[in-house]
Amino acid sequence: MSERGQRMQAQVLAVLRSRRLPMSAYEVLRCLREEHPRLAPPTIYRALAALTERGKAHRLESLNAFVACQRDGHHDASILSICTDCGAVEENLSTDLLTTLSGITGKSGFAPMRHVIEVHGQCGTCGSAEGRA
Amino acid sequence: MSERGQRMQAQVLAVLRSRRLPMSAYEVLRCLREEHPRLAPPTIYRALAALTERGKAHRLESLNAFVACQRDGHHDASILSICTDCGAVEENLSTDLLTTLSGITGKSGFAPMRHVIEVHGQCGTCGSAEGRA
DNA sequence: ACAGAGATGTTATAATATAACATTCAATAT
DNA sequence: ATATTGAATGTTATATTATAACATCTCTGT
Repeated sequence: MSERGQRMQAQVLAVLRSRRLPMSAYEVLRCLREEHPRLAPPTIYRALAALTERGKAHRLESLNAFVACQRDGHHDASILSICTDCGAVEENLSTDLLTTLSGITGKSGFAPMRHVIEVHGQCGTCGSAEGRA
Repeated sequence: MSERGQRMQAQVLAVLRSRRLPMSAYEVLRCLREEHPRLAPPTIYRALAALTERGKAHRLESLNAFVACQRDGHHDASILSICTDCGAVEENLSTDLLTTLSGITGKSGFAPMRHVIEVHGQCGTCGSAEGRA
């Protein structure tokens, strides 16, 4: 992996971290085009793939979007809670849940390799705000 | 909901059931175009949305594809196991897992409304086949 | 310096999804 | 009967997401 590629990944990650909300690949692209006017989608998708692979960012499959990892260093699957009101994403980890899930899917001999766990709902902040309204 | 719309949904569901594998909206569209040459994407997407809403089909968020429901009548979230070798999807239900998941995400006051649980791996059949190879 | 391998840039296009508006249909009030 | 109206559907066009294919660059070892 060359210096330039790492720089691209770092820049994409910086953009993701600068926002609390999930961003589509094209939103990241629009941000970085201010600095690199000729940037093209494959560059962004490659950086995002590398970051996702390294656990520095996560892909939200149900939104076709990406967020920076909030629990740097873990290598398990995350549980991603997505607020349908404000869009904020919270990340949780649970080895127990993954074990339970593997037990359920494994009954038929299925061997899990990758878990996608996303929960849509209302975050605590939006819930409280609504309660007061 | 008019008669014609129900007929469209029934035809889409029949196509999904006629295959054991997930299909993209456009694959469904290609199948139905043999019979309805002027069929357009919004019609398919609307039928798929209605079927998904009614629990007759499920959307695989991590594949942008759809399958017919294998456990007709349930209203809980499904656990969908997707074989990375043969593409087959297995559907499991677990109220316990959903309760655990709600407990984890709810610690911060998050109120879950919709769960997306998809597991990629190797199904029992493909695992056995590989073992014999 | 040069060759080879792998990463990156670039062009083009494929695949997925929906906005916006026109049309049809069925129910019902007159 | 027929005009009205509201919802579902059909239709056109386009937006959004993603990747194939190939050119170029950069690093490494000799």
